[in-house]
Amino acid sequence: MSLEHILLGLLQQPASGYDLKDAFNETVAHFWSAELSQIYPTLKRLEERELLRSRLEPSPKGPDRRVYTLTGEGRAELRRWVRGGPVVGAERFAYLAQLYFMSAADDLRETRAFMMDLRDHLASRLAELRTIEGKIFAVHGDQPDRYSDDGFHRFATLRMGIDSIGAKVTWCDLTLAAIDRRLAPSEPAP
Amino acid sequence: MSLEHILLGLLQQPASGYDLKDAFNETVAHFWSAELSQIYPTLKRLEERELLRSRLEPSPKGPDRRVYTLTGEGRAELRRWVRGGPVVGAERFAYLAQLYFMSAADDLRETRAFMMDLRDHLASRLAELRTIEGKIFAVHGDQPDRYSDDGFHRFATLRMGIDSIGAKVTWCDLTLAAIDRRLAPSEPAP
DNA sequence: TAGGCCATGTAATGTGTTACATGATTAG
DNA sequence: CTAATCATGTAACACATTACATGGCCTA
Repeated sequence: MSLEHILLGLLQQPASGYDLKDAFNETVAHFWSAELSQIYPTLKRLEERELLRSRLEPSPKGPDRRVYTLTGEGRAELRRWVRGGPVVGAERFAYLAQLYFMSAADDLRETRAFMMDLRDHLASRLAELRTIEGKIFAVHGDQPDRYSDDGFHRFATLRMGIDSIGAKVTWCDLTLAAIDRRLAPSEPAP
Repeated sequence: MSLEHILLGLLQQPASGYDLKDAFNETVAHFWSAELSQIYPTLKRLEERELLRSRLEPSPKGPDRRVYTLTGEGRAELRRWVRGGPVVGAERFAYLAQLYFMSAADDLRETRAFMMDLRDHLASRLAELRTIEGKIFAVHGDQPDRYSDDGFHRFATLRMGIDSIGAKVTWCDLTLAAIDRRLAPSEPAP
């Protein structure tokens, strides 16, 4: 399961479930997400399997925190996972399914509205990723060849997001242009 | 649920569960997939809700076929779905998660092997999509502006697949080049 | 006659979301 | 005082995969 391995990956430093939820949002949010209600039982299971260990710590605010630490076995399992070759699953894009059947709406202006909406979504996600990229450049410079191994890998995943969403935004624009040609009245003969 | 709506969309012509599995592979496979064991109960549920109706038909080979047909309500529900604005969920890419934590493998040659493997996967999916595109061009010509509305929408989804996977393949190549620069011995001073 | 395709389905399990439940501390 | 944030968890439900079960027909 990917979530289990992602939690192992994030636990290079000890952290609580609550911390990990934040770490999710700050680091892997653009290719994975998880709710607290899923994180807590998953951590418990990982501890039962002795890939993690936990201790209770008093918290300055709120109830005690259960802080998890990676065990040797946990580190080994993370290693196995990353070395196991790419896990390529069948990705699901609900919005493409909608577009595929959009002629059922029987009005191309519906498609136009749909594509504008989609473009907005994608463009704002792209902007977020570019902001993260800007921050990385500001801190580590704009030459990834000089990054640490850790930084290099993280930058590479970010880059894939930027490139592939960038391609999708361009596709939205081209598709919108094609829709407008279809909607325009045909050229009158001279 | 997307699967329900996709089944409604595919049922422009009456079909059995078995047929629909094939239709999946032939049409929407690059952005959605489903197993027969999921399709059968879903069709049953849609019939209970009167979005579909079914009748048993003798089959030339094998057991009787349960053939489903779209009802008026089913058609209306499909329409509602496509008109409801793009459903953009958080997409999950397990292989990006692996890459993100790949420095845990402690050997950049592992990353290299991983990226080669990934590139192969993506390139072969891209090739499949281009083959489909070639077939469409052969039948309907290479000017999508002249396609029927139906054909236009279908071509647009195909195009997104080609563009976004194309961008990913390019990203693989650039990342592999960067890895090779890192692996190469540093240039000796003159 | 063995294996593949046609054809339907159930059961068990895995994975993920939403809603619910509880309660302390702190900033406005 | 009210809302947000900190902090943990359970329960119900939704969605998807894998394995199991059955059996006829056709081709190599």
